[in-house]
Amino acid sequence: MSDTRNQILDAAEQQFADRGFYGVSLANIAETLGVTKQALLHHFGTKERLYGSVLDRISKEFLNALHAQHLQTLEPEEQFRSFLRDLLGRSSSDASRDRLLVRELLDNRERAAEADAWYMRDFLEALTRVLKTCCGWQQATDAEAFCAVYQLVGAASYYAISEPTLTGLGGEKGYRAITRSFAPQFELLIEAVLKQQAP
Amino acid sequence: MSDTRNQILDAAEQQFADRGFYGVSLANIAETLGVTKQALLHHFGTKERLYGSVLDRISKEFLNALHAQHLQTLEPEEQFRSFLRDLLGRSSSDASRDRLLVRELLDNRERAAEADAWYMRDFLEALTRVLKTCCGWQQATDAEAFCAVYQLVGAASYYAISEPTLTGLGGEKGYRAITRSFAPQFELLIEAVLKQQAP
DNA sequence: TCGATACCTTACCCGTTGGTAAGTCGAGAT
DNA sequence: ATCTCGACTTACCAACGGGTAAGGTATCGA
Repeated sequence: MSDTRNQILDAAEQQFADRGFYGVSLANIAETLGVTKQALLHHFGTKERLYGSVLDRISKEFLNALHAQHLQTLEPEEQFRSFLRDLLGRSSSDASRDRLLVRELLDNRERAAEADAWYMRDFLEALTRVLKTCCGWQQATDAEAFCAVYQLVGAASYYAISEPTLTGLGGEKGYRAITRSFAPQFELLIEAVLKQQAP
Repeated sequence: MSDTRNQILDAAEQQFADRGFYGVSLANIAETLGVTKQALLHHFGTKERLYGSVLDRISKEFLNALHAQHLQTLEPEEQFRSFLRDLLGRSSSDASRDRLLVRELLDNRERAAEADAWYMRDFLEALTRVLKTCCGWQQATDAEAFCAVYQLVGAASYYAISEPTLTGLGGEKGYRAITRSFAPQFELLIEAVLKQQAP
């Protein structure tokens, strides 16, 4: 992987997360990198493909995180727990990825015709497979397990993208209050799913 | 309220929900109405103000729904329950409002500097006040109650905007599976909040 | 040394963008 | 009958959008 290529993806990811696909121009991204927009077009061909590459990279990073060495040695339950804990941690410290993810969720229904499949599919299905090897979930249908996974990942994302609004509405004090209450609540949600109480 | 004015707001709301602020052009909205874009500019001055007017109208509709006659006669607990149930019902049947709401949540951090306050503030605070009159919540801080309200409303929104993706990923069967499981789960969430188990 | 290839630039194109200026047109009031 | 005002329209604009064409330059294998 080229160095500039990754730098372009970094800048693009940040800006797409902040302003959405239509809110960002190629010239805008290029400017922050000190290159011309044709450098981007050289690497990615079109704006759509650049956007797709950003999503691809994120998808792969999610999959890599799930297949990370330190998780593979664990029991499925603990693997599931540990991964989602990490996920929430990453979302809290840097919400830009979640903003992009949710934007894509919104835009997907327009772009769905063009794209063959949703870019998060592989990751979500992999996590679903982990859940289905957990005790108490072997009998569940794929759809049930998928729903549970989707809702957990969604809860973390929604929490992450709410930070600026909650800070703006409740002040820092209000935001800290929700932060304190959300992490343990998320743990409860995970446990509820693992104990098959939720679906 | 003029008739065309409301028609413009209708079309704008739909399109902003579908493609976001930057994804929609004034000419685009005008075309669907069979007028020129200058008609929109005549009524609203700028694109930003048109967008703001759309949000204002939604905010007022939320407040009206909360202050509806049939809710006022109920006990606070049942009022809270009943309103959120209705909210989920409206979100399920027409998700466009929720898409706009979530988009605004994402864009808000950029627009926050310009807008004096978030457009959903009044509504969320009104609902928070209802919760605070419920048994078991009188002692809670404003922030705690607000967080609980925010998470409930957020859960309904996130569910609503997920429909196309879930249908795309799991097929109609998968989507129906989550639909069946979500409504009762949402009820449990409401009850958990009312019983002060959650925060 | 030569050619090819990857990487990037300058120059240019044209449709679209939000917005302005200046009218048109009909209804109501005086 | 005229004046006014709100609700539009046509005509226009400068800036910006993504994208193309063509050229320069460094690297590298033959």
